[in-house]
Amino acid sequence: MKNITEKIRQQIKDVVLGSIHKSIENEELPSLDITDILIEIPREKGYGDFSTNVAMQITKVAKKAPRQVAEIIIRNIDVKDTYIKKVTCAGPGFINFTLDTKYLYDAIEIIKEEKEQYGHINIGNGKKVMVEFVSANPTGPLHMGNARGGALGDLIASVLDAAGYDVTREFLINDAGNQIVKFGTSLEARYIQLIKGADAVPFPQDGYQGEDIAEHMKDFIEIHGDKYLDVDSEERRKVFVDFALPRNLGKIKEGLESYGIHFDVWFSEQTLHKGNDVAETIQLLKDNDCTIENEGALWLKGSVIGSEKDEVLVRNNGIPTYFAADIAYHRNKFEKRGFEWVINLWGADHHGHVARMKAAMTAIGISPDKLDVVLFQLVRLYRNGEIARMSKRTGKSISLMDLVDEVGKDAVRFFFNNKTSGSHLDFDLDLAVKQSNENPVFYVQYAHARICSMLKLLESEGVHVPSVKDANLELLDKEEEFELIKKLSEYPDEVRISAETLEPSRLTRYVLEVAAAFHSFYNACRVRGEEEQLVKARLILVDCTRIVIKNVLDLLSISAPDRM
RNA sequence: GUGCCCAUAGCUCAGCUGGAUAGAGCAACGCCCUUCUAAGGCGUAGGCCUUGGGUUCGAAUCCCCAUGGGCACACCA
Repeated sequence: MKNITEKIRQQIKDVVLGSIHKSIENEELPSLDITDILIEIPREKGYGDFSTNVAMQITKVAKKAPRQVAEIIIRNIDVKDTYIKKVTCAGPGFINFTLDTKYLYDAIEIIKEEKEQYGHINIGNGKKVMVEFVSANPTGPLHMGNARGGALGDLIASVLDAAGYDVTREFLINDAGNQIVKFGTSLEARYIQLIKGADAVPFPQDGYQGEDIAEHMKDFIEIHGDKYLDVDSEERRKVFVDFALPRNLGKIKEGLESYGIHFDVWFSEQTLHKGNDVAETIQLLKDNDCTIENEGALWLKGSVIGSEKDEVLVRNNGIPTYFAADIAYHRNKFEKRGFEWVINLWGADHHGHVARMKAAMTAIGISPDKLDVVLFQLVRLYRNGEIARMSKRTGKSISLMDLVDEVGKDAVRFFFNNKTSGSHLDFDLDLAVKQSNENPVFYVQYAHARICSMLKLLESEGVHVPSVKDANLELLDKEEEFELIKKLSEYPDEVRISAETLEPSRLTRYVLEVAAAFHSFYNACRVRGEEEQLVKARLILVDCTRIVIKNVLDLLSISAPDRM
């Protein structure tokens, strides 16, 4: 649970704040109030290892030019007992810090010590958080939206877990409401058509056209025959749904498992209706004077949700809307199950629902700050430079399973997490299957395989990765070695930022950088055949690289092959 | 019509709560395998950060306007 970058940041903060206070005492700076400062890693190596812009930020209250402020801070700074070796003033007033390379050797020790735990931090303090994602419509197969939401949601959950939260992954089964009714009428129509011919009954206009509907009924007929032809419509639709829905769910579960996603909870929407959740929530809204009756329906007042329009909660046929159920669902998450933080992943087409949902939460007395909705843009697939809609294999619209079959789980998970959730994602099917340097997944996996085969070869010659205390890490002093260690040392910080921003796509980019730093190192520095002490030190570095790449890929649920 | 998101190299994208000369990868071009995996490395070239205003010591980043894309506005979920 050690984070060297965090430690250094703290050191810099302490010495800078100390210096500012001292400068105030000296009356070199006027009295001013400052508690936190920004520490960043400069892009340019020439600017040192870390830098702060604090001098420019307090320039106004200090009533001095930024460079002048910076010089005062530097003059009064005390870097005793820190990693800081050199402090300089540069540019418009940046204060740059150059560190003793000892911090890099300490970083290596931490990696070797924590191994597969390296990168786990504790900013969550065991806080109970639910990540609800995919929650696909169970009336059909998983589509591209589910695929992206799945990859993203699972990674967010993994990151939060690594950041010290108590994470629950949840899938909401939408097994209530209109889409189930439509599912039933669609199944019913196909059932009759299959037995009595395509013209026997018209297919419902808004029904599900997919062939899977007919396939369910073909299988059903094989087992039960035509005995449901004479059964009451409502009753047999229920039978059909009860037959087909579990089959779909089974396929969804299977598909998600092969995609590397495992849910802790499969939550049935029906239980909200069957239990008291929906009724209680509606009553609560009524009690809070948030509702109004009109045209035989019950509405949530627009004023409550900051809208000009009221929203229907209970239809004039007495059936609650999805919105009502969703409010109840969120009340259930927080109040009945005690989650302190909930993250929902929704396709961008649901963005209009976010403000409504948060406002509704306020209306039932739950702070909307406890809910985060991560919206992700939808996906377009490309093949041969054109938008691809159909699966090569099945000829039907491309499902998650088709995608995984065509390009493999690793590529899919990598590609979907390589871009920020807010950006539209064009998925290049040709690129994803290419086993070449054009394909970033293979670049990373290759680095890992290269390391493993290297370690294996040396091992076969009796050279093993030593423990840190048996090696002299200070022999690692080449530029490429420093760059690699620096990259490795940043990993806990990457996890922290990913967790704080709920934007973990930076991790795929990070692991690419690690791989690149390793490949550079590999070309510049040999291990095998070097002098014994140097071999030891470099072996440790190589092993640390292996650990970090493996840890990131594990988080991403992408395999880290030993050889390729 | 109202609202939300997006616009950065030829292509796909980064750019953290405003900061130093705007960064990667791919594609292009030129080098590097008698030595641990060349699925690799090193280098070159490539930019009016969509237009126009504003705030600031300082803007790709914040605000407004325009343009061009995507999406949402149901007694659907």
